[in-house]
Amino acid sequence: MKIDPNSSKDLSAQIAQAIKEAIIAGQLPVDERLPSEAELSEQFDVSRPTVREALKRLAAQSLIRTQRGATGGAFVNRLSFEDAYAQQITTSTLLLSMNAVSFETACEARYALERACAQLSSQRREADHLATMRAEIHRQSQPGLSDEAFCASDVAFHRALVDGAGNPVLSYQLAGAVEAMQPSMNMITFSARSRSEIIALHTRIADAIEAHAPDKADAALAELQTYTVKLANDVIAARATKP
Amino acid sequence: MKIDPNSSKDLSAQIAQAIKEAIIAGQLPVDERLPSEAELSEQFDVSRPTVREALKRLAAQSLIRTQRGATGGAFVNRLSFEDAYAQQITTSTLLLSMNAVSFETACEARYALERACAQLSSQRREADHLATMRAEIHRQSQPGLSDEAFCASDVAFHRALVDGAGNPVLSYQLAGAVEAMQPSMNMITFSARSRSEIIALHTRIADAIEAHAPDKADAALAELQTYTVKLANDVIAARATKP
DNA sequence: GACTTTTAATTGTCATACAATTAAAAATAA
DNA sequence: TTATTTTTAATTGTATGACAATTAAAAGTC
Repeated sequence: MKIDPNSSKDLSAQIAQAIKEAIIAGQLPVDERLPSEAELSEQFDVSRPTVREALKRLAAQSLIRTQRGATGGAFVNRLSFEDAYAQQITTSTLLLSMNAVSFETACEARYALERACAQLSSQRREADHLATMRAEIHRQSQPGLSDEAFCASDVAFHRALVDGAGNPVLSYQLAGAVEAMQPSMNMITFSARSRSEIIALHTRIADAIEAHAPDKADAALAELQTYTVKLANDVIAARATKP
Repeated sequence: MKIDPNSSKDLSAQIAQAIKEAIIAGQLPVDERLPSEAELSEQFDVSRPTVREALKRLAAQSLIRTQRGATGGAFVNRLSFEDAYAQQITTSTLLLSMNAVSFETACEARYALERACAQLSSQRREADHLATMRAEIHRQSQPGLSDEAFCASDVAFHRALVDGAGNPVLSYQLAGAVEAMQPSMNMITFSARSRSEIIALHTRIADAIEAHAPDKADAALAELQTYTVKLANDVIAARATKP
């Protein structure tokens, strides 16, 4: 691992890049301890603060974890699905909010992915996924529920649907798409009328999944997508006329 | 924005978190300049190196960019789709390699997403996506092509298919799934026999997209998935018997 | 042998200094 | 005046050295 002191990039960025590549290439296996900060500064011929900046860059990406104390140090971190979810969610959230992605586009992506999952989910879903979906539907029909809680329950419902596919890679991919839309969804006020409509569709989806009927699940999801976009457009239209 | 000096977490992690939340909440708009490092260290009552470690954490996530000089500083970065791709790819790659995700699981996720895209792509595809797909098919049938180049062309083909859906959010999501599988795909040796089989399927896909026939595209993709998994299993079986 | 204390290694934080970069301001020349 | 050059000031990048906090192992003690 070498760095170029005359490069235009920061030394800490170069060092982080070098270590990152070593991790990706598998040269540094999971739980391997990196040399101490003092040793790294000697190896790369830079100061300790520079090394530390590099390590913090890696820590920010969950590539390493650090521990203090005698046997401490920086260790290659096993990237967990949980860590990956979190990163995926912030990245997707910022992507949507900073790039003027329309609600419709985000919604289309989300439901395209979700319909792909529903196929698998109707084959494989297990009792607990179905139970979660039913429980969330029940929660959604409680009268006093706030809009935020309704949205959160909505996310949980769709999460169970996706997890039912039994493919962690799909779950991870979709977590971003679903949760990144939360801010937009929270802007929608869900009237009693719209809630009952959504609950009806959720019930149809759960029924279809339970009956191992992918086509019915697909149709219900398509309707839900159309309905969600319509609700959002109504909100946008209402704001435009009376700001 | 406040931090807790008695928290178990590093000061730099807390500061990074606080700024990150402000960015996500939209309190710090794109291209806004953060206070200088000296000012931040006063505000948070920490030293400059600590502030710098926090800023490097944010830079590693493409949340800010820094500039030297008189009018320099740290600026809130507009997270581009390109930056997001890159993050998505490394995260997905590490997720697969570090968590013993089977080739089959990864492949299933990839094709589930890709088939979802193909639906949209067959409705919307424009001339240039189709042209790219045809060009890559042509490249793949060149005799002297190395396995790496064949794989790269394969990625380009699927990329065009996905981009044909005209939904940047989908393209971003899938970039990870497709490119993260590159390392696994590169382990497969593509015989002349398997290449021609793949090329035939690619041609069927391109034809279906051109003819606006989502069902045919879906069927061809399903076959391609089955065939890819079979190829991979053959490689694994061959390694097991003769290591 | 079990418990306590000491020690050494390591990361976390701080203070300070200087180098490198850059845009604006000031000075100079045409 | 205008164009060019020089100076200046602000800012990030890097280095050095020091000390605090943490932790496991080693040494000591009962």
